[in-house]
Amino acid sequence: MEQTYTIKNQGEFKLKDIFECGQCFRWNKQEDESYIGVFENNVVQVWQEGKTLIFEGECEGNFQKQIEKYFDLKRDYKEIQNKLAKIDKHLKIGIEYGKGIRILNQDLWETIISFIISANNNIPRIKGIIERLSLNYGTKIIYKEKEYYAFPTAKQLKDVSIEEYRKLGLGFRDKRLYETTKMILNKEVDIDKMDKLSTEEARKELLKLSGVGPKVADCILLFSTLKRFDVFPIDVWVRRVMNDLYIHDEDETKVSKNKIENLAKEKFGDLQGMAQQYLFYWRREN
DNA sequence: CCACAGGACGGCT
DNA sequence: AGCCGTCCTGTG
Repeated sequence: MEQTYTIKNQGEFKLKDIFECGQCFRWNKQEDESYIGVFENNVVQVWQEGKTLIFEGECEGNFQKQIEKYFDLKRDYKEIQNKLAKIDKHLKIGIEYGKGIRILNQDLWETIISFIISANNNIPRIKGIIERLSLNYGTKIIYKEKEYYAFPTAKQLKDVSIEEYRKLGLGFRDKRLYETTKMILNKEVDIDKMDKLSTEEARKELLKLSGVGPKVADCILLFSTLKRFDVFPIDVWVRRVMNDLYIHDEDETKVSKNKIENLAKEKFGDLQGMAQQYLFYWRREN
């Protein structure tokens, strides 16, 4: 069912910041500057006209509720930004640059698989792989006469072989995807109960999955519906920006993960995940 | 053709 | 515990 939802006076919301800060892989910019993406079983097109935000999409159920949840609209980002901006000038600059960011509430299963694919990989290729996985195994959705595909469920991937993944361009991640799907289906790791766990416990569970290391686990905790801000995913860009701003080692690759983790915890506390996003996004784009 | 970019993992100290 | 080679593909 095609539905629309409009929000007026959303001055801080910026589509580019949301969709291009590295948290999601299924949103594509259109020629008219709108973005079209797929989440859950919805296809959504979103654009801005001044301070008005317009969401339009193919959606079963309550469209407004789903948009509010996915785009994290109920959270007071201004308050978070004010707290972080007080910490130092670097954060202040990062926040000024990426003030339109919202951290999406993405489906946990989809986030797990997406970030396993992200390992040792770049964004265009990750997007291509996820697109092909959805096209081959996901459920078709029609929006404005065009075909889109939902991210495949664990059940839909149940009988897919390692060889088939390899053909879709997964590379050495083929086996990891195969094994993790099995572990989730047989509840060796129960992702339905994960939101009840503490951040440390949930992280420990995620690390049991094949292809999930510390960085991928933290991305899942931050970018999925688990929505934990007390994590600090460290990739090469975060290492770079933390060294440039705070550590000043001549060789950033030699700075230990532990040192960065401790520094993040000490400086940013329970909001370290948000701080990571602003610093990461600012450093990547500048 | 080669160099490089991007995390997990397993084998080695 | 930390270090390092390997895994695969796209880009310059």
